[in-house]
Amino acid sequence: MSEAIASGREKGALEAEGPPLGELHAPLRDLVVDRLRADILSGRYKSGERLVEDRLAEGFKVSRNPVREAIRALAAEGLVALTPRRGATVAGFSEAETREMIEVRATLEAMNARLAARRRDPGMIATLMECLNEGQRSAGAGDPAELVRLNAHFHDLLAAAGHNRVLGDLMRQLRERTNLVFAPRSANGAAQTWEEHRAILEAVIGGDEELAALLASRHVLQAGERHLEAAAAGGEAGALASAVTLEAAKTPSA
Amino acid sequence: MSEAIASGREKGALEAEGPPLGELHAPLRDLVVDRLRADILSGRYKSGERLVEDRLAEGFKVSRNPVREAIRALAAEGLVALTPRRGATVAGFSEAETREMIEVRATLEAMNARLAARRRDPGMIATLMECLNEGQRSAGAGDPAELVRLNAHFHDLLAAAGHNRVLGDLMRQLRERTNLVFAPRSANGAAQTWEEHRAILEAVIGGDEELAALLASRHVLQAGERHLEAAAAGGEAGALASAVTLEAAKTPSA
DNA sequence: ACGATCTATCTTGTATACAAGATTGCGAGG
DNA sequence: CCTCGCAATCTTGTATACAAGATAGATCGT
Repeated sequence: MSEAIASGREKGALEAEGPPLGELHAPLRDLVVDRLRADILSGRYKSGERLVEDRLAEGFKVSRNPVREAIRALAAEGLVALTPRRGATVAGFSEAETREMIEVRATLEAMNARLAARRRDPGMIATLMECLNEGQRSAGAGDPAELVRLNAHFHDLLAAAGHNRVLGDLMRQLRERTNLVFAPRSANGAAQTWEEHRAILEAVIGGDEELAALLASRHVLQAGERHLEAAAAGGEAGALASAVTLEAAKTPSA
Repeated sequence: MSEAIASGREKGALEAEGPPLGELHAPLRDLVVDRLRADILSGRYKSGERLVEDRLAEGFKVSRNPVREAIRALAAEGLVALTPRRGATVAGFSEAETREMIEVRATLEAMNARLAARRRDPGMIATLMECLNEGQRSAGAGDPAELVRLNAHFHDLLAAAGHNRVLGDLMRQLRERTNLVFAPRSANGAAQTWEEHRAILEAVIGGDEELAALLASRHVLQAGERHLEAAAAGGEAGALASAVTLEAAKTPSA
């Protein structure tokens, strides 16, 4: 994905660092995607609410085309549901679907924690420590939005520490979807959440793959339980089926 | 997602079965998506080849718009790579990325096999047996395309047996991406592949979650090894890092 | 002959237009 | 009073148009 730079020249000192410059000049569609996603995740649009292309286009002062493409992109991420000739709505998930997402997420987070523990990238770990401290500080008396942001950041960093982009992308998608479901009561048990983050990070630092995987998996499953119980206030909140994923085959990494 | 039907009426016998009828009348975009995906997966377009909207539109005898949206959809699936103002190309993956995909896929297939073994859905198992027999028959002397189709079918059925849609979707995506990478030598070791399928299915039927997960994981990793070795003919094909995922925490299912 | 610049062409990104499908509300008939 | 049918309106799906960015080739200078 990045061989274009090393083409004909032999100088080398001319190469610009940083990301491919062209990607900074974002198309309208991408701006719309970001705004829409933020609006959806922040709860500005409720689950099930219709997303009419014309209205949004007018709101953003662009034509329908970028909006249309943005909606399709968000549908691919799972945040928007499309119905053939009926248009788009903000995605809503049944309790069963939510459980499915959480189970998969738990498995993937476990795998990632295992990889992170295996690599023990020092730089990443340092950054993670910073994030952890900030998070635990905010856990006591922070505003919900900031907590959500820090939580996302921690998980993104942990994903980076796992050094598997494919895995990281999948985890982010699933995290956003579950966050969408749990948005209403998002500040649920922040203190415990960050205590679990700390434990996971310690296991990663210690290189204990098994423990890191176990803790990461539990972290997701327990948070899911908390939210599902809160959601179905008087209802039945059965245990999540854990198809998780400990005591790995110890095939060594590259 | 389906409460519109149970609205005012009390009859009940009027309800039509089967999928929402409207979904059968597919928009042009979806037709284009299917054709394009098939063309890409069949190797008709090679990795890295440019996908110019105008040409495709002319080829399909539609306007650029449906084509454009189809390309974006396939990009979301990971089969097409987009570069901001440069257009779309058929996705190509580095060896590292390929390994990442395979590792994740192995983990997910293991999880799914575990779930399938836990449920032991009799209907699904019957259908899987049929597919297995057909596959083993074709393994000896079938054409490559048919083998690919049967392989996809088996994995789809196994996914259905796991009863986790989210998981199934992710697995299908990853399978298609890896198939894209391995398309050139797709008929690699068909006999062994179907032998492994048989073993997995037996473990599922026996309700042996651990074994099913182990076999499914190995199935993916070994197939990956075979293909990677074949690809880097004289090169270094290191072992895939298995972040997999056996000996699960036995949290019971719903 | 080599290299740089400029131009012609190709492609994407965005906007606008139009047709067909879906929704809603109203009015006629029972 | 309720139901059915029709029509007006709203939305999506598709096509076309145009502007700006990217690419490649030709021209000119040395």
